[in-house]
Order: sequence, then C-alpha cells, then structure tokens
Amino acid sequence: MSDTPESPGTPAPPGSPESPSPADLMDQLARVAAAYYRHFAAAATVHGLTLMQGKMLSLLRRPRPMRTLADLLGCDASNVTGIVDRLEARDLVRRETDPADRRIKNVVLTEDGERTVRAIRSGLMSDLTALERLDAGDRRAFGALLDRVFPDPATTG
Amino acid sequence: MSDTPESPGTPAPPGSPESPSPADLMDQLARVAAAYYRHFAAAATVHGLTLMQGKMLSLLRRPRPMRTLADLLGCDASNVTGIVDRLEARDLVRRETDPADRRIKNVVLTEDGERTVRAIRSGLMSDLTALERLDAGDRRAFGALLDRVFPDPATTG
DNA sequence: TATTGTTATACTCTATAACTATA
DNA sequence: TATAGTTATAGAGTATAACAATA
Repeated sequence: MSDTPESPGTPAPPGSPESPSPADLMDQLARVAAAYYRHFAAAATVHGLTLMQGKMLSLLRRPRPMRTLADLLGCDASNVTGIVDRLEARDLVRRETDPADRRIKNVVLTEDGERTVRAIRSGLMSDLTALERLDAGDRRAFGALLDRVFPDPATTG
Repeated sequence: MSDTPESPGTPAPPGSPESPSPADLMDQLARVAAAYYRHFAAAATVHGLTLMQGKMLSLLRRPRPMRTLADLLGCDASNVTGIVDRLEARDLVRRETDPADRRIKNVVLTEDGERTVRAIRSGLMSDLTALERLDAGDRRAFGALLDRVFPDPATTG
C-alpha cells in the first residue's frame, strides 16, 4: 500500500487530550457518511437492488405519494417514476390511486417488499456492530450530538 | 404538509431520559448521512459540479493515482476515467504520468481546482454551523463516538 | 389556475468485459 | 504474468421541459 488516505487537516496526535476542530469533524462526517452508504449499498446489493432502490424501499414503512418520495429522496419527481417502475416490475411495491385525490398515487410495499426491507435493515445492523457495543449513556450522548449537528425536522418542527 | 416523515421505530418521547436503541441510532445515521450529502451536493452544485465530481476534487488534497481514487470513491476504476475526463476538460485537474512507474497516472489539482475545493469546503462549513457551536468537550466526545462506530482505517491500522 | 404524475431528452454515474502499455 | 488505465457497452440515476389528468 503506497498511498494511504491519511486524514486531512491536522488531527490531534494519538492519546492527546486535544479536541478536533469543527473542520476536522466535518472531514470525519464525510468519512462516516461515505462508510454508512458503503454498508447500506452492500446490504441492498445482496438483494439485487441499487442504493436508490434500497433507499426508496426504506422510505415505505408507510404508503407515500410519489411526490413525497421525491422530496424525501431529494431528487426530481420525474426520477421517482423510473425507480418505482423498476421496483414494481419486481413486485416489491404497488401503485395505488388515492381515493380522496385521484391525482395522487400512493406507493405501497408488497409482502415481498416488506420482507426485503427487513432483510436490508437486518443486514445493515449486523454490519454496524459497533452500535451494539455502545452502552446506554453513549447511545444517548451520540443520539443527542447527531441531533444537534443535523436537527431532525420531525423532532424539531 | 399532509405527510410528515416521522422517525421510524419507537424513539424516546421528548424530555425522556431513555436512550435510543441501536436500531434508532441506525435510523438517525441514515438521516445524518443523507443530510450531509444533501449539503455537500448543494455546495458542489454552486460550482457547476456533480456530487461525484465534488467528492473527487475533495480527495485531491494531494496527487493520487487513478486506481487509488477508485478505491477511495468505492467505484470501479473505469468510472474514474470519465469523471477525471470531465474535470480535466474544465481545467480543474491534470493527469501526470508517474516517473517511477509509467503505468500510473497521478491526478493533480490545478490552481482553479484548488480554489474550487476551498470554496466547496467553505460553503459546506457555513452550512454546518452547528459544528461551530459545539464546545471543545462536545467536539472531542463527538469525534470519539464517530470513530468508535466507524473506525478510521488510517487511525486504526 | 395549480398540482400530480408521466414522458422525452440529454447527461452523468455505474459495473462488466476486452483491450493497451507498462512492470 | 500481473497491474494501471482506457474503451465499449448497457443499465441506472439525474434535471429540464412539455404534457395529461385531476383538483
């Protein structure tokens, strides 16, 4: 290995009592976000799904209008058509026209889709064994810090 | 807003002293990773760059072989060719053949590329204002927890 | 008129396989 | 032989603009 990806900036030396700077934390968040998606994509690939298809399924704990899915995925509404098309072709989701507003199509998990979502979550969880090793105090602290840095709109507003 | 993305699982009620479960933290990490990339992509878009192009530039604090870039991005080597092509066409990076091993091409930031990287990082940092508001103790605790859950290969090995 | 979802289009990202050139 | 990088290909994700159906 002739080219190690050493961490950027000037992190504190091992065993030092110094705190990382905000910029150091930003770099660490970049690494963590990349690692999370690497694990998630691997868990989705096991079931022949892409990252986006896996994300989509994960959003369907309850039926959602196409439009809402676009907002939650952070992509244009036109993309959702194709992603849902491919999931529907594999019988993982269904489109159901909303009786109250016939413009809206709610996307619903099939039984196969529910099984797949559970399997992806379970596979991901078994990759994140470090979470299981945190004691209750660390979990509370970690959750609180994550929430401070990226406030949850559902919790906040 | 008729369709709120309420958090999954059974999170502790507001003000409760209860700790989130490992599964709750996994969901929170999903939310955080998505939020990080939403901010990062927005910072890259300001400069007319895609998420992958922005990621690529961010890896080039020092020159890197194409192969290493593929490993760091977690994609096939053949993709790097195209991504670097597009960045090179915009004079943000250069390819330089390694004198010691003429098979290797090191990708180097141009001055324009360096400016762009700084601008992206600065734009991202100003989106993550919550990081600036953490005191030294919280930063140290947050960094340590992030490292426990996603160990840094550079620090660990 | 406004909103939901689809289609058409063009571009980017992606993995696979086959290739060139270096080692 | 093995490795670094490229090309060709096909499929998936992406935004934009134009459109139909519904409100």
